[in-house]
Amino acid sequence: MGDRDAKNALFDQFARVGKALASGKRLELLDLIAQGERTVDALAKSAELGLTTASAHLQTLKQANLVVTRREGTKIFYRLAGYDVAALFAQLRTVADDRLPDVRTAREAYLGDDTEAVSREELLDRVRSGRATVIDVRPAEEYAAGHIPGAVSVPLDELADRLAELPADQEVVAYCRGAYCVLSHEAVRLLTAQGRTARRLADGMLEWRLAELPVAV
Amino acid sequence: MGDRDAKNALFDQFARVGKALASGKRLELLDLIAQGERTVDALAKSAELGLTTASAHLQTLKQANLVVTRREGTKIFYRLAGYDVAALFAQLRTVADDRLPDVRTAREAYLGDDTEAVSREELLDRVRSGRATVIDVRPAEEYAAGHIPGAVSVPLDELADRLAELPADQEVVAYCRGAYCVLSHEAVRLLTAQGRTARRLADGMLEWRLAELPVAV
DNA sequence: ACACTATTCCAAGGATGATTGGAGAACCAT
DNA sequence: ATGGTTCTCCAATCATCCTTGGAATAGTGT
Repeated sequence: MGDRDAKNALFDQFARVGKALASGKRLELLDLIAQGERTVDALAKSAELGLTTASAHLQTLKQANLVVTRREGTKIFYRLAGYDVAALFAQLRTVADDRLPDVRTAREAYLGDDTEAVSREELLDRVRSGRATVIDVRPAEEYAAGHIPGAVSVPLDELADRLAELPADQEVVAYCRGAYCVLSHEAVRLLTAQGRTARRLADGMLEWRLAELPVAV
Repeated sequence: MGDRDAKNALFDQFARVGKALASGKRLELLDLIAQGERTVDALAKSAELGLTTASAHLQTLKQANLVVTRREGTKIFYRLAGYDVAALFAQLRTVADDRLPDVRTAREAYLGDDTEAVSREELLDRVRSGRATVIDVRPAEEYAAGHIPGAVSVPLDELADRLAELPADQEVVAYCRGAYCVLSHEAVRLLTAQGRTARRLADGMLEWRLAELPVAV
């Protein structure tokens, strides 16, 4: 007890979680899984990975007990093991963003910096007073797995065709997965190009849940 | 913008932080660095690593901007880049402990489970009412870098020789680096073997700082 | 300038991880 | 049972990481 081998063993155990978080592909899978449970096939397609590659990464996450699986017929659904995992993931991204200048560069290259953001408080205030329409631009199944109360599902794919559903005289607030999800940025670009007043929630569903705000299903 | 390469680049940037946390040795170094700045040589000795190995791991942490360096003569001191890093580190350990049964096993093998813990609140209560003597059993330089107000420095090495300094009729509360530091456990064992009433703080200085409790220097 | 200390850089070995295709396992439908 | 679907396991290749000794660098003291 108290010896070097035991100490190494303990820290190597901690490192299992670190190793699980040590690949961009796995972090992307985790980001998707945090939105609700998904099958291997769906995850592989969303992350643009080969099926076996995705499966291998998911096994790594599973062996670190960051995700759990559920079988339904031939399909296997992966979901987060708990919200502590989402919190850890969010904190990792925050630390990376605060500490690594390259993250900011990569973020702006991916998301752009041409869209205006609103805070969670502003969104709540606007939706309460009926001054804004809140749209959830994630795929429909992610909306179904939980969304901001009062938000209407308009997946980004369908947004151009469904403009008529949105009141033209009201501001639109779009949101998606989280602070690093591109969907809300593209939605705002599309809407403003159509002459609408549109902004995006600064973060997204991940941070909403972590803030323990109400979630509708 | 919004394309696959940019997305991969962004998540690979996040993964840089994950990679830095993907080695037990590096986590042990981080644990030491979180106690206050240390030289490469001191860190290598504490973690029982070769000098070049320790230097290489420290470079990895530095390139992830989790630690920063300061030169003083020929010596180079490493310290945490910020408390967000300590928070991330603590959360990683918490998730590992909550999710991985092997962590609990490894923890008990390393620390034992034969010593009684007190919470931070109990410690504060006891030290305020003068019902307990609080001792910091970390090495003297870590005490010097910041400690719990009212605690007296009694490094574990010196504890056996300095028993006389501790009032025999009062409970002793020992603390050290954090929830996974063995020093306070060994201190409590030594004290109880000498017939003293001794307990340990459930976690340690790392969590104390994260809770933003007052720190004396 | 020279010796000395503390640390990093470099190169090379072995170990571990990522990716892929193909085989195998679990389950469903007929 | 048979065939179809979904996913995991296995094996092989390639890339990356860990570790170590020896050389190089930066600074100090004489």
